Amino acid sequence: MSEGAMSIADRYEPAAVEARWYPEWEKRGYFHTEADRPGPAYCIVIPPPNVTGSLHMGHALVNTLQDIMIRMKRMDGFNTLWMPGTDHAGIATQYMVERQLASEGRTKEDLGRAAFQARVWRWKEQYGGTIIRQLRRLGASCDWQRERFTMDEGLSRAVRETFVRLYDEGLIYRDDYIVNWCPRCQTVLADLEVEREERDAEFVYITYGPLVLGTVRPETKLGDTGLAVHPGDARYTQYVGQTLDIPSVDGNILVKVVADEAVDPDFGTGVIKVTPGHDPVDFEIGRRHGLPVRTVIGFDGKMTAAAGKYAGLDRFECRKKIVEDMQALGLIDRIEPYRHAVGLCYRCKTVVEPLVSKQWYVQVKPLADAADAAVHDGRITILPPHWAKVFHQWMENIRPWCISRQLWWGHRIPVWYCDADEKVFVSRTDLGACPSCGGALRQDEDVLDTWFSSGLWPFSTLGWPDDTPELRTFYPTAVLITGYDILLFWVVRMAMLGLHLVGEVPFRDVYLHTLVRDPEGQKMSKTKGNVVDPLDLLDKYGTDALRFMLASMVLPGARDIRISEERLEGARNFANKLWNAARLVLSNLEGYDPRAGAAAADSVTDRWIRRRLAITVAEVRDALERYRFNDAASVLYQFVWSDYCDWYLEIAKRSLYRPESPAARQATQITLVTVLEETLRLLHPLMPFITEEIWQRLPHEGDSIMVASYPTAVVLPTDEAVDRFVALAMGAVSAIRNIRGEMRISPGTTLSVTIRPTAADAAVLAEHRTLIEALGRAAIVVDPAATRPKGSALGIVGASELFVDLAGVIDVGAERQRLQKEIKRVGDAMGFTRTKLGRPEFVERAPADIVDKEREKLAEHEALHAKLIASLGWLSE
RNA sequence: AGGCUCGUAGCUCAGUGGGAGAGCGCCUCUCUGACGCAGAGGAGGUCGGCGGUUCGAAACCGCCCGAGCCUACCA
Repeated sequence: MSEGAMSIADRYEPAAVEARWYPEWEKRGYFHTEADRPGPAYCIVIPPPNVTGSLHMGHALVNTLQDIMIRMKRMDGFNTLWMPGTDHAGIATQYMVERQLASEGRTKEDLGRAAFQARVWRWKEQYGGTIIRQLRRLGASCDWQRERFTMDEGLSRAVRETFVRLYDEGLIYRDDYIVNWCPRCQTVLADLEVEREERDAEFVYITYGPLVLGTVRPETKLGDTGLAVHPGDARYTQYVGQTLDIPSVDGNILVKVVADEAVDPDFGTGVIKVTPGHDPVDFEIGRRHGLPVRTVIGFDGKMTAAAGKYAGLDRFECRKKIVEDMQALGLIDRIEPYRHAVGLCYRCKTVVEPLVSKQWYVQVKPLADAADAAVHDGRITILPPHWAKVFHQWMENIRPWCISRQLWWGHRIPVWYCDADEKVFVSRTDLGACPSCGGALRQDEDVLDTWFSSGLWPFSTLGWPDDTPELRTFYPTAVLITGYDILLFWVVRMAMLGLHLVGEVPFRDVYLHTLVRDPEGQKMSKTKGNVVDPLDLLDKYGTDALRFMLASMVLPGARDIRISEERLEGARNFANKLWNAARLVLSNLEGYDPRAGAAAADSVTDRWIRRRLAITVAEVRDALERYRFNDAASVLYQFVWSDYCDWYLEIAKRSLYRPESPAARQATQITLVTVLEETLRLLHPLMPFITEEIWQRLPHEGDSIMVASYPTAVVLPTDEAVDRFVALAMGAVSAIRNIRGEMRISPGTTLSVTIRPTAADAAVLAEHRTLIEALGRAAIVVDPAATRPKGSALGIVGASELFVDLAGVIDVGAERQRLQKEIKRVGDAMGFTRTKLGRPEFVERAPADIVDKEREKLAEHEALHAKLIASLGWLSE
């Protein structure tokens, strides 16, 4: 196996490795599972990306995290299912296809509903698979055989079932209510779909007969059906209940003055105009006081016939015009600059128009209460915990959910109207004729909010409403991993609907990751031009590097992560480091024999690296269980780079190149291979490709690292020999290197070193003399009776002293400086500890073990300090 | 308006009750038979400010300053 090893490239080349292994894994069926496979179930449903989407950094992150958990659990013997799929994304997709049509000079109306839908489906077949292909490049081990789409047959059935059930329970109803209307998208928007943005505006004070009031929307004056003041406002009590006949832009109008708590007497003049047709607050006031609704702005954003001479004008042009007209008529008292928040459509950023229209709603309050309770009592755990507060707040103040949308792409509302007998039918199946009169039926024109179907995702993808083996096995799912930005859109809906419809929470844990930003902390957006395409990064640095970088940056916290190519370079370098470590191992396997090696006793260095690995395994497992991806990554990084490469490989080279005996060489080979092999398994969930590639080249058991076992944490009994080795042998190497560095001596120079050990340290230092010589590049004499040679630098190892002979080379000034610095450092620490121990309250009240530790520390410092002072004196002679 | 989060080395960030850490950058030395995408050494911090709790605070509490996010019907 060594012949091949020599031909391995000295840099890790990800492209070929990734192209080879992913199809192989998929072909062998490693991603797929069945409900009846052995092992406890572990299921994650993917947050379904929009079919319109292509992979961005957010996807790269969320899917890397899911894949890490899935791969870890799969290796750990769980029956693991990662359910993939895409979302039809109503508005987004329709918008996309409409734009395509526009480029052909056509509108969706030209095509008609059926042809337009067919066109969208065609678009979906053509482009909808993009993101799914890209997820494969990420290494995502989804069960692609089970891929779903929110508008496929099964999920459509789940949607209808849900609608009918909720309707039958009286939780779905239709209402004339004021809604957020997007004049561009021609659809209603849920409150959550309206974005707020601060904008400068004019605050126009208008004279209403004897009263003056301020408004930012003078054009809605035409829809005024009343004026309102606060009930306790003494200035205006005389007008309450009166109907005023006042001059306006189009002759006189009649407005009733009402008293309502919603009015803030301290804002403006304390009087407001009530426009129930175009303002949510006014709508409520109007309902309370029986004021009529007058719609003066239409669904197209233009003034309606009810606006009289302004009919047909755009609402913003009308605003200008009406102010001019009022000014001419002397109806404007004054105009002040004003800054306030306007509502924008989350899709197209058009200013939303509040309008009264008939829409379908879900009364979600009872469902919200149940979901709220599930989080309170721990059936659902939200991480990081502070998001639970946001969740509760939302649930406590939840309002009816408007679910109808005036789109053509989506789940059409399963409601049919009979015009003959004015009956309404809600049905699981399509209805042809009126069940009561046999007359013609027409189906509701609207479709459902996209989130209505994605809210069913965790169970609809498992076969609900049927009682399938998948549903029984994999529901509730283990964890939902998603960004905090869709907590309220998506997570709350799944929690509510899952509990209500299936009777059990949809997921045990919700892990909300932070968002990905550019290196300056800016949100990535196409308009800013700061979008980083993960595919470019995958090409440039490799999938494993990107995954490792993302994992190392994400932790359950509040801070968004900033990706940068420098961080990515670090991850790529790490992959390369691992690659080269493997090259070293692979090229030194002549004579490798696991049985012969097993007979040989482990050396202390072998025991040391195994202990370090055992600790690393425990830490990585713990970190992943707690979704501390950054901890897992940094622990692995540290182990591979510092422990395995910097120390162990350097130590192992001695017995590889100049072995004391063939058995010692074989024992080292065994450790090299087995530790590396286990490390690869531990690292595999984070870096699937490189670990598989190396693992296949190493001596191993099994077909693939993907289906090998995940390393198990073991607690090893204490090993004093290892502890002494670390403190003395490794300590001596560090001390020599430290002096070399400080004295600026070339690494090529072999140093002459005398070690004067204490009685306790003598044997260990003598035992590891050659190792210290090799790693410290020194010729060493261990002599308990040694005297410090003239012109030498002093190093401290444990309680022993180490003299580096620098006669002729030494820079006495530099050495003296170094010593003085060291003395100061130790002295400061000593002083601090002494002061602490000198305070009676510390000794009396601190825990005994802490006090003991402080005493030991002080003793050590004092001894060291004395030694250093003596040494300085010697140097000055 | 309410709520949440953050302020630690030049930069990006870990650390949440017992003497400040990582990566990158910087400085010095090395071309050593896995790797220069490398090796060895080093410099650099009154942990935003002020109070409090504690034997002990970067960490816990309060206030202030600064940055950001979410939710909200102040026209």
